[in-house]
Amino acid sequence: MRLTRYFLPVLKETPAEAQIVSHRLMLRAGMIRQSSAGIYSWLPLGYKVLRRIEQIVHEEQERMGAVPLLMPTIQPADLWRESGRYDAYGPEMLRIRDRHERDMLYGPTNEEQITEIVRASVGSYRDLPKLLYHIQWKFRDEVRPRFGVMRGREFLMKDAYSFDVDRETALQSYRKFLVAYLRTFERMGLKAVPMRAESGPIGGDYAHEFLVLAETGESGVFVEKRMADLSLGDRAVNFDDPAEVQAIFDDWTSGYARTDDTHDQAVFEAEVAAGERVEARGIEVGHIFYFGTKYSEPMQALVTGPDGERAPIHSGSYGIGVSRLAGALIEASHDDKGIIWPESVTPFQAGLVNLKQGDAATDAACEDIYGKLAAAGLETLYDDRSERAGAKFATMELIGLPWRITVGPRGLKQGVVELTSRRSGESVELAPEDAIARLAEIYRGL
RNA sequence: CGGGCCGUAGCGCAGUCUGGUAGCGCGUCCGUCUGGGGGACGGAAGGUCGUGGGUUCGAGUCCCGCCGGCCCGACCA
Repeated sequence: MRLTRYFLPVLKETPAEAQIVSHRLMLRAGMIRQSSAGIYSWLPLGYKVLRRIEQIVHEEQERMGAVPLLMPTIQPADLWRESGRYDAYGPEMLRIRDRHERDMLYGPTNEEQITEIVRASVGSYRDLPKLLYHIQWKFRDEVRPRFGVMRGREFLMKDAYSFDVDRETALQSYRKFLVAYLRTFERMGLKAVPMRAESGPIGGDYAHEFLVLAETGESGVFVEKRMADLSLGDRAVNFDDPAEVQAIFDDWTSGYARTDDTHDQAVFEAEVAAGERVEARGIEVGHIFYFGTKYSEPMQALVTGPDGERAPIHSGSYGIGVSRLAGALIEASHDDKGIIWPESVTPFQAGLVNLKQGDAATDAACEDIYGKLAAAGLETLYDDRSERAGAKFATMELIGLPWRITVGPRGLKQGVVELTSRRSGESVELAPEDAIARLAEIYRGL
């Protein structure tokens, strides 16, 4: 993409309303603009990041065996009356009336909707298990939206739902999701720790939250050091092998890891040695629940078992805050110049800086490199503006592309361009072909 | 929902206490010079001062209502 054709309204100064770093940087880098409190437009750069995050979530959900579908944002109130939540949910639910005076609502979540779909078409235990998910906009009319997309009223969420015959198989599904989440967050370059959680208003008796450790996190977290250091790495997981999933699950839930909701200082001190106790802040990016028959019972989602008896389905729900992740990634990876995207979610794989726009040789070299990067499958943001070097560097650093190729007349005379890492700031001088090859290597497999 | 703060040019702000021709920086536009870290000079555009009412000869400034936004706390992906 040529910057002169793109839409990248960057800000030199920080808008007054933005308090935390991710919000400031998302505004300054031209990723988002506020529409009203807690509601944002995603500008091209932000939208690109959102889609990359979504893509990783999709891939990992499908890898674990969950099946994508898409449910509506607007739901009928009657569905929620069946579960009893229409009255229970309170003013956080945005209630709407259509022209026929029917009560509708903008979905804050989709348990009722998916339960309705499943009960209508599933009748036998042979039809189970089923793991279904979608990525859809939600609306929760928070009393106090804040921190940009980290805590918006409208937000994009991946929510998955599991349907099993009994508690034991439902917990197998639950463990699969926990393991899939580990993979998902690691792929984004995030360290997200599963922590025992309260189940909250969605209900249920088994729940974990995934917290990204960051100073600006909204929750206090208390973890055993080794839990925060665990990593799946390149380990392939066979999700169809319950024993393997169980083993990983056990590893990751073996130590003390809780948020301030469930933290118990006495237990923490009894179970964890003094030097191993980590007290930090965290951003909640995922939440998984097993809630049994909480919805299937009142909504009569039943299956006939091998014994011929009809019994309610056992379920869980599994959320990932997709739009929140865009903010969380920035909280976890930035410096005083701007964002530093991990390669896996960067909006462009490379930035190309032309130091002397209008100089025939430099322009030609940039065009050539730009074309070859595209041919190598790398999406590049080419800064072809007639700006001075400083301005171009500042923009690239602000928007956080992990790799930059700098092309100027001085280097070209020596037959080299500069390849710079955003993260380390280090540059190497290489022949253009070598720089392209180096980048292709870095992105191989991502 | 309790407590606090703020709405003045695209962005950041001053002016409000003490009423009297609406300003500064950045950005934007035009021109010239420049060209490896947000460059220099010259010129220009851009404002119903959130909104409605009131007081006054006169309101950005004082009074009242409303709308919007931000922060702290209690709640949530």
